Amino acid sequence: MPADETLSQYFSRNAVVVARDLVGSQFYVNGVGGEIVETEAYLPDDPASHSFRGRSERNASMFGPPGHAYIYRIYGLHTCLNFVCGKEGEGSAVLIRAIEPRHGLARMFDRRRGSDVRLLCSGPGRLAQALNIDRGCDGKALTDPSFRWLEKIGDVAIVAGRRIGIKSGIDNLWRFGKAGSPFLSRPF
DNA sequence: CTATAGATAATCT
DNA sequence: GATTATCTATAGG
Repeated sequence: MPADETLSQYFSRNAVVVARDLVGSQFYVNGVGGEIVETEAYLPDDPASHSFRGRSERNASMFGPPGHAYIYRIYGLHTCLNFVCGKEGEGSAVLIRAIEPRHGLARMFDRRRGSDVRLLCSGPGRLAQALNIDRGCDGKALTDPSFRWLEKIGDVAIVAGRRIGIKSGIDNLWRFGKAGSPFLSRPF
């Protein structure tokens, strides 16, 4: 089976399942990145999801094929990275909230100006800045040459909790993290 | 620890 | 036209 088909199948599962599974996998943009340690799932029937009110210009790629990036600007100044999940047209995605830096540390420090290592990728906006992700990457497939995504190898202890920064759907424990990681955006 | 400024696009009234 | 939004940095207690 071709590699990109495996990837497509991986992401076509339910977003909550994928979000949990993504913790421990690795993601790089032009060689810069590391291990994903924190994610959140967003579903179409979830009032906190951008897709809840249907398709729009902004969230169009969230309704695109799974295994693609959905990138948007929030609060006017921060960029967030999501991976589209579920079936094409459904409107599910996983927000990548934190990465443990592994490669390209020098470039991350450059882009983020003298931060602590722990603060390089500990938060959706920080991670996007450190990996140099912008709206130009919106809708790109994860098989794009500029990206590299490596499935988790072995087992990782996962913790779950409430998602951050939302006002509805707060009873769903759809935030997932690597247990004990010092690179989480916030403790669970 | 809490409070709040910061800049912009989508959504609401 | 006003408000909100999957947030971060920084100032103050």
